[in-house]
Amino acid sequence: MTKGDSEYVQTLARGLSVIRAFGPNHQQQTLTDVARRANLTRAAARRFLLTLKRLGYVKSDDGKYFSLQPQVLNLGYAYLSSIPWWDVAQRYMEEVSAAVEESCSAAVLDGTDIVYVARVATRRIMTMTIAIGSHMPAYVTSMGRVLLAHQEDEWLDHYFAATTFAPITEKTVVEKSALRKILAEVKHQGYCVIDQELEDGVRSIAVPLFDRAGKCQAAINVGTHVARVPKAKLISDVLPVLQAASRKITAA
Amino acid sequence: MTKGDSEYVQTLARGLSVIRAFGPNHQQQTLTDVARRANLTRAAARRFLLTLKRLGYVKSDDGKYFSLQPQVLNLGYAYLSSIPWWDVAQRYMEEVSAAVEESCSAAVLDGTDIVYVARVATRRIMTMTIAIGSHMPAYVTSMGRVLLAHQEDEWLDHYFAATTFAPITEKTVVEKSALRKILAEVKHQGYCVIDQELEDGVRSIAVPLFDRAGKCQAAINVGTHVARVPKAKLISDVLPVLQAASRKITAA
DNA sequence: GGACGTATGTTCGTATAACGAACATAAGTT
DNA sequence: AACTTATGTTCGTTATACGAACATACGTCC
Repeated sequence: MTKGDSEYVQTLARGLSVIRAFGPNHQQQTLTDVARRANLTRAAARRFLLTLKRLGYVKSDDGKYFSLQPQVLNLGYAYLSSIPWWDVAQRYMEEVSAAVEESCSAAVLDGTDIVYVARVATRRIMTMTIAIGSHMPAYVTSMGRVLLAHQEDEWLDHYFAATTFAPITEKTVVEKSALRKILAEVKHQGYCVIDQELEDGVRSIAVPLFDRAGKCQAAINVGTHVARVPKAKLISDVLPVLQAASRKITAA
Repeated sequence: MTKGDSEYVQTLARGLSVIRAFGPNHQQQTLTDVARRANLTRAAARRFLLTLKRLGYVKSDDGKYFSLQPQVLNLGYAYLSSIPWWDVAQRYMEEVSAAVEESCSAAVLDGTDIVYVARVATRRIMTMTIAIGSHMPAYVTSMGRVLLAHQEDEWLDHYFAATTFAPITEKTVVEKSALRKILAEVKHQGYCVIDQELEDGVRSIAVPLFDRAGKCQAAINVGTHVARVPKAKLISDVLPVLQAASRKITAA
């Protein structure tokens, strides 16, 4: 066993793949389903499922179908509660939301996606349901573009080399050089407005959330519908509120 | 090795305890911290941390401090996205929130606690930050009491035998027979109003969310401040909206 | 600079934990 | 009844994971 491998516990990795085998179209599954999706033998999948059941992460009423239990949320919550700025960000985001009467969210990068880590929702803007834990591609969201804009050049080169940019609406910018130009602008102006590139009718503005060392650790945004708030008003009225909130969160 | 033990993968259990070792006061920890909190040897903790790092769940910039990564949220999100009624509940809860102009949440039982699985927050009511994944003791929340009220008698006997009911505010009901009486009333009337038992000034009303088989699978609530909504108005104006939403979610 | 305390990194012999093939059984469908 | 698809169980095997012990690093204190 090589040095690299002796530091890797494949039983843990396999066990976690069992949790990941569940999802929207796989709410409850048979043992054989899980084994297939997690690429395990049936016997191994069975042992993992029974272990997770003993630990309270999985249940099986009839012995045939398995489903995840709410205790799995505690694993994710361990991450949320370990974000140092999470509680204070929530408070200032509530102020933002109240001031501008729109939804306010915070997200961090997770690979090539953003993942929502905080949210104050006034009303639904998008058709998809957004909650803490939801993922969206970074290149097509205002928070994602802010986060991308503040990545190291080397990381960005790798990102652009490895990512396929598919159009989602008629307005989605997918050309790499155009995207790079946008990111440079975002970096320079300190905010990003995105207009109906992820979904028709949806417009949002985001700013970076820096830590005390000046590193961009998250982004916060306000999302609205194009019928409600013109782009110019987003910049003139919403941006100052968002920037003020970001500074307060950093300072807290 | 006995039969029971051969179905239990202790390496997975131990690996998960590493994730659980992180939290609000343990945002970043040394290897030795994690080993201590997870009750592992340093060598084992190190292998698990390096494995979780390889999988993207943990990071360590300086090789000394470890912290959780947003990818951990995906584990919790696997549970949320596997709740069959989650998306449709979110939509109707948004309607409730818009109609009554207060926050609306959904929760399920997780041991003796409730855990929030959906939330539409209009404004802050409580001092503590509530998000998906947040826990609260069931006995002292409206949703918790609804969920307790619909548990099997045997389970309830066990619950009352095993739980200590500490007062949190001056109004917290902690006497077991009084609590049992309240639960019986909640079951009978089909809703629960709770008044400042978890926190001064906080009042909420909750109803059960049944599945199609008539089993109580969650509870939804509206929370408000005592200064804003009298109890009688909660019952006369908010309850019908909440009950209608619950029926629609069940029927969807 | 040395002593001390607290941390991480590494090795490797060991044991047992986990493995999976193979078989038995169960349930549903045709 | 035959077939398909599923779970339950066993147990010989092995390689995975273990942890004690040692080396090294870093920070603090004197």
